Amino acid sequence: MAQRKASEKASSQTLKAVLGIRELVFSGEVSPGERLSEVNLSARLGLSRTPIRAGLARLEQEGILELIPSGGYTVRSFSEADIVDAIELRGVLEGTAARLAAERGISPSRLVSMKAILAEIDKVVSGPGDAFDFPRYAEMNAEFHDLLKVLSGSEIVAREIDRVMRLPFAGPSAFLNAQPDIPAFRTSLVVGQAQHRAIAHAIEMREGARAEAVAREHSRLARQNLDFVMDDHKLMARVPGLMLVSG
Amino acid sequence: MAQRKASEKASSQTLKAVLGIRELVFSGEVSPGERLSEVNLSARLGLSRTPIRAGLARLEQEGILELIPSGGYTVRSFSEADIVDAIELRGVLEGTAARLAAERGISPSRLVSMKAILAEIDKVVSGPGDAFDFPRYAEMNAEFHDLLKVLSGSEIVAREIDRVMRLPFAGPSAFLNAQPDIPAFRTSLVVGQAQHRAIAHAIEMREGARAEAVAREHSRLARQNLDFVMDDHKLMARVPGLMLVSG
DNA sequence: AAGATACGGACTGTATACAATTTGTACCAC
DNA sequence: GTGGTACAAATTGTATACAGTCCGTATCTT
Repeated sequence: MAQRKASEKASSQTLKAVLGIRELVFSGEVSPGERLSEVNLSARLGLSRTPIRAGLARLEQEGILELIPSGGYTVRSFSEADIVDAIELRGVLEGTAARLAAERGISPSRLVSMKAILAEIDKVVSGPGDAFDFPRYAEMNAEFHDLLKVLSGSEIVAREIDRVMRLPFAGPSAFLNAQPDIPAFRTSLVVGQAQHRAIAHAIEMREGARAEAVAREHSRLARQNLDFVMDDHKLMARVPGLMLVSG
Repeated sequence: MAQRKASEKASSQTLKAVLGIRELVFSGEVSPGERLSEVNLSARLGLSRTPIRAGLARLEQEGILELIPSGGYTVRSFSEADIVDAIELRGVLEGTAARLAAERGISPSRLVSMKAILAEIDKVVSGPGDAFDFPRYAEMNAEFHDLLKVLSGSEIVAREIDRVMRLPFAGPSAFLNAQPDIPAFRTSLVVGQAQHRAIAHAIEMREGARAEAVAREHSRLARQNLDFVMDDHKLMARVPGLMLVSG
């Protein structure tokens, strides 16, 4: 997967630090509120303090760490309200991307790309019910949302979308792995794909308001899934980063 | 002015580096596209390389620097389209803040604060025309927008608003110092204040859609001012950070 | 003369040493 | 027993030294 963001440092050690600390945080090996000692991380990740420090500073900017006034960092703890807000924000920003794409128009080749992605998702969604290819769906879904971001035509908007999506529980595919065998969830994928098509059609027809409204509503599927998952602690563990949620 | 953001490092040297480099960039002492050498900055700001490095990394995250694949940073050059998008984005985010405030409700004490600020702005706007207190207007205008951000009730939304506002030309008071003696500009302040009141009223009445729409439209004043200023190079120089605009 | 290659300088990335501040603990006074 | 103070350990902030990489230049070869 072309997961690596362009803004990631190419530098090997610093990159290892960022990835390593992220992993420690999202896997739950370090708890929310816990203080992260540089020497400790240094030992655990096999790096010197310098790249660790760079990584910490960066992850603080990303919003998953909090800096202590007296120095050092702690793991930020997210409330359920924070996740709701992050999803809401993603909806707003993707809505803006869709509206801008519609208002300013997109190139024919990109329209073709978009339709190709939609066709691929259709194949997965309308396939045989018992052999549902979840990874494939997640992949194509991510690609649709990636393309939508690009279609905005705005570097600045795209960058903010990237930022919000870096919070793992805010992404469009955050809850995909949580509930593969629940019928209601399967249905929501069909609804989601219908919304994808509506967004695409609105962009093609230059209907900015519709594109924005549908894209925003589309994000509510994630919130719906969130509500569902939060009722079942066993499901929560399957959503990456959802263990950061506390008070 | 309570300008210092909470997320600013308290550390003295690193803070000096961030502020110093920002100043170099926005004052135009270093040109867009120019490579920033760590040793050079080190000498110019009288700091060692370590805090310089931390500052550079941070300013890259903020979006005013770009990192070179082979290493090092350059000053990012913004197009006029970028500024338009940044203003648009601020409108979208402040619109969201206003809508959330309306939908979720705000405390009576904050409602009082908001009305107090509006009254202060009224005093300035409806004062004697020849002795217009621009700094005071800028101060209270900033306070209104700051409060709006807080009223969203969402840490996550507030943080993103802060981010966008850190681009100096995207802020609500960016163009205030550019054109103090132009009649049309004076008028726009009256219109802006009317929009402030409409936003406040919509929030009080729990009219989310109206609050969002007006707040979004409110940002268009900045775009209007941008168009005006861009026609006059002498005015451009008076807007902080607007010299970063090139291709 | 033109191109390629090797060398040199400059710069960034990383590690480590040092200094200053903070935090935890133990002991003492009341 | 409680509060405070002083000391010690640990941790962060900063500086500097070292290593590796990239870029430009000059020389050599064809």
